[in-house]
Amino acid sequence: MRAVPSILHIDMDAFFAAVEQRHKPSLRGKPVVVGGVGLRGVVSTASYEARVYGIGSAMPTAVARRRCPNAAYLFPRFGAYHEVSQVVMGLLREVTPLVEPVSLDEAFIDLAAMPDGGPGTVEDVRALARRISDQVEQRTGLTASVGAGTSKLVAKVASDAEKPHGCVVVAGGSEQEWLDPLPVRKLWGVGPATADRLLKLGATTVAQLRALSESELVGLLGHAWGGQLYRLSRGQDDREVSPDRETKSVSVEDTYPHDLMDRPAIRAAITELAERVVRRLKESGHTGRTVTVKARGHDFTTVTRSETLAAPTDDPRLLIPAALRLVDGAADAATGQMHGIRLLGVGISGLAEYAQGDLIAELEGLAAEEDEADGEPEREGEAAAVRAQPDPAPSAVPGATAPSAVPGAPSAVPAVTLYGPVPVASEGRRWLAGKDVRHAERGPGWVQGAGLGRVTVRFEGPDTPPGRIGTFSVDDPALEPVDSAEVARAALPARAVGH
DNA sequence: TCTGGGGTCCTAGGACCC
DNA sequence: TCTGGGGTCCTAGGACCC
Repeated sequence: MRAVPSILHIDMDAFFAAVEQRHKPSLRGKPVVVGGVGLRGVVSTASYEARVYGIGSAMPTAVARRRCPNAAYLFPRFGAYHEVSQVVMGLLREVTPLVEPVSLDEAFIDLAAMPDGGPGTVEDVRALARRISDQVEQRTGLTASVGAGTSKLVAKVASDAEKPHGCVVVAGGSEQEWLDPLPVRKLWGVGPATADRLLKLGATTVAQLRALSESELVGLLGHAWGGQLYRLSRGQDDREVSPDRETKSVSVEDTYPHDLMDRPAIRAAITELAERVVRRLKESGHTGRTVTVKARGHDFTTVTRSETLAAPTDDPRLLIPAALRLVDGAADAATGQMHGIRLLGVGISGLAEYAQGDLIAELEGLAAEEDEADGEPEREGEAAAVRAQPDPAPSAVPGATAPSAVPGAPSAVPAVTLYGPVPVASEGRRWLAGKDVRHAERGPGWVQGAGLGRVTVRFEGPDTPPGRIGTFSVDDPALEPVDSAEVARAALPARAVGH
């Protein structure tokens, strides 16, 4: 545990509303509410003038309008918020290289990572925190609240303590004393459900929470969270400020102003959402393996259904059908087969950096279809047959053979490119995926073969147990047969790749 | 009052493998 | 021959945050 409170949390005050007020002087000093303005909208941010009327985040806009009809109700302009956010984050990066943005309006920074080692005393920290706060105001015209502590938890709670425009520094050694009188709800991660459970054990303040034993908390809240809260209530928090956290999932969802009442409307909506999420996935430079569909019924019953593909992909021709396979079951479960759907969503997780693995996912996806079609049982150690489909353009795969590049192939004729070491069928059931596929990147086992007609590739991958050989075939009667021997020969040395 | 949209992390059970 | 335990993956749901 560090002695100097060198972790800072910077939190912009009523950020979205403040940006709007800066943008439009006529809104200054007036109640401003930013959020969904439609029938089913909720408040994202209320200006301090609006909070006086009891308006707060996550409140239905309809309620807010009743409480303060004269406020300005504005739809969020994320582009504008993003720009201001960049200015703030840039400023913080001038102070220290260790900046962890939490959201558009919030970040942790670690002063101990400053080139000169950072401030050595509480007073130095206080002076620097004030200077940062002043600079934010100068450069953006907006105010921020700053908290400083020896841990993320304390810094976060401190920034919230004197909002707006607060600056609270909690000296090393005084954390526990400072936290004790606070309601448990102030601790980061304690929401309504946890607070309720703690209340049953008689704990409403941090001091009372601290009187509980670790085993009591674990019994109440589960292993991870119980233990964590036991330590947090003592000001013990060794989480680092980490600048580049990986994205774990991408998702898109819509609440519809009027419930969707029939299957065609639901399927059309899910297709549109899936297209959007794939676009976002590609923009982020990722591929993903698991598709999740979310549905919420008229009575707010919310369910998810998910499916994991064999390998990460960003191909809409695999992802959209996956979403469509899931949506009927999800919608039925959310509505009890009656009434409408108020929300639909599509998410993709199991992300990987974009790699050529998506092509293999494509092949696997097609294999799954043929499985259903012919019902042919797979033999031990043998992969599913793969049927080429119209238009499987390999697109941006590095080194992929585009359909048009296959000599003599009509443009509508599919070409299939196999990369090696091609994932090996696991017990004949499915392709090894994800991490295994990454072994396929370049190297002596790299296989590329374009197949027209029936192409059967026998191969062994780096992880193939002795004696297990996968078989891969592409079958389309409309195509000319090609010699598969070359592909097969190229595939076999793949065995050496993994050593 | 009637509940957004984007995320993260955790739990628990079942399948499967060794 | 019968039974066991641990690890990993997948799915579904829930709590929480901004």
